[in-house]
Amino acid sequence: MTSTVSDDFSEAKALTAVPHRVLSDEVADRLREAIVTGRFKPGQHLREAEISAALQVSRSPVRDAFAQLGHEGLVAIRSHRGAIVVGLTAQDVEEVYTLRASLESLAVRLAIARATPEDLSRLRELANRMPEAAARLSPREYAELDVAFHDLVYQAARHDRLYACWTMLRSHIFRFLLTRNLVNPDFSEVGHREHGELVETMAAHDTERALEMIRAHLEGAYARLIKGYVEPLDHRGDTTPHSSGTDPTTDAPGGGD
Amino acid sequence: MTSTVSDDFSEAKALTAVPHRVLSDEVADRLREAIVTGRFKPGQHLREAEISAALQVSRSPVRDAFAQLGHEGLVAIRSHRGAIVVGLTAQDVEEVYTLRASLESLAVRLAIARATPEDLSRLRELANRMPEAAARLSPREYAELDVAFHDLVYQAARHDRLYACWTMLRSHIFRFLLTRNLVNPDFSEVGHREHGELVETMAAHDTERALEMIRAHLEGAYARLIKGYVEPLDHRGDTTPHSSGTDPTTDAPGGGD
DNA sequence: GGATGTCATATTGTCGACAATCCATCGGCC
DNA sequence: GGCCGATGGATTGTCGACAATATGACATCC
Repeated sequence: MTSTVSDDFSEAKALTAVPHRVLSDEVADRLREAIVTGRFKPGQHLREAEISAALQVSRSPVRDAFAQLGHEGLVAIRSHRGAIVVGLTAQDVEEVYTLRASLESLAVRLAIARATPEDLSRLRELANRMPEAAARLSPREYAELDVAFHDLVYQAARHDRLYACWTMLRSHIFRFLLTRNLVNPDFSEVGHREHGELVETMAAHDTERALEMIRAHLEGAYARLIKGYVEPLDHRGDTTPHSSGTDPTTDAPGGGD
Repeated sequence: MTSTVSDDFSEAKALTAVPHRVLSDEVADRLREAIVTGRFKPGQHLREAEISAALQVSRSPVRDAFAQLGHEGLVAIRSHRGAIVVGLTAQDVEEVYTLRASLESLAVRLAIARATPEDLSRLRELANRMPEAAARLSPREYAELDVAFHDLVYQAARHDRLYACWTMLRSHIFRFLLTRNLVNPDFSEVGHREHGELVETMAAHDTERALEMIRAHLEGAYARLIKGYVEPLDHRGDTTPHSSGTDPTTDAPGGGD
């Protein structure tokens, strides 16, 4: 049954499964990197043939990669019209952060109940490495540590569907952080201090306080993000076609009913 | 926002975009139908060649359909090992409902602020049609109306990413409702009454009360679901590989939240 | 001059074949 | 007899070619 594996490998529990990477995953990584770093600009049309020629692979993995990115919300896929890099409008930022506030509250609540000592020590380690990254003035590393910390909180919640929702937000958060840190690299902020405090509050099983902390943390991050935020690209207002029009099936994943 | 388009087509706003359906959408519909109605059992391995032969299409649209269903959480896709119909374990039900409670609270809050009169009237219509379906003793129609009502609440929230999260839950909810209604068709419940009351509370902009109502509504639905719930298939519990990793000593989520 | 119908082009959707990978079975070895 | 490595069959991942569709330009008509 299910317990047969865990019985025999109880001491190997710390091991994490090696991800089976296929070509489409690799392609998705390259594309994601190009989008979050801004090499692919919002509104840009990604052509399957172009990408497949540049990466020297067939169109199939490129197509699958587009589906993954569409799923993460980095590109909008419309039937017979391909993938378009989505924008960074103020509404997008607001959507991401309002949703994130809801999701991460649940994540913190669950993580307090379910996090293992290993989870907590890894969270502490990530929180401790942020000041180093700040000292090195590395916006990239700083953003990666920030996202990795929150990712671990979601993982500690042991809730696969919640984690899947977070996956749809994570790339956006990373893009926001990277964009902001590159434009205005203010590393002297309180972000990483709040991380450390949050871990200890979670470790102390103080749910009420932890929820208030994560709420304040995200609100602060949101405020820092929109402060002095200029639309990176507003000369074409149709970059977010789903904003005004009643078009609930932008990427048409559900389709149903 | 982007009101440029709506200026010229103000009278055409009532029109809804025609969905561009391709083969993979059709295939996904057939497969989804087979899964939610139980014709495809949990744990069953869906082979691309088999499906493509049965539906007389190529493997490509079947493959895309698998990706869609995997995205919705109806099947688990593992690299080089194909798609497996996911289970209906008690933990799955708990995951869906804890996440749903978070998402739908946000949806109701936003919908109160953003719902148009047309949204509200459509919600009223759906709520009113549920007693008719109950009178007809149609479990299928009853479940469809239930899901359609909540779907409209999410649409009224005007939050694309929130709606995308709901998409990952919707098929599960429908499957739960259908399974339960077919096994125990208790139509004399309070579900549809609560729908009507929720609409009016939302129309009155009473956010606090509406949030409490949706919380109670979902909690009641969850309780009705797990009451007398028998695991339809628990001889292979490895359908959720992430779950059994830790001890289930503290599987109660936030306690009495 | 503006709107409408037609057509060419570019791009995506679908197909069948080949290659890579996984799983089960079998055989050899200690 | 049980454990380990090799082999075969089945299944998915990738590829290149063809078909279907949306888009934009052009010509035509009012």
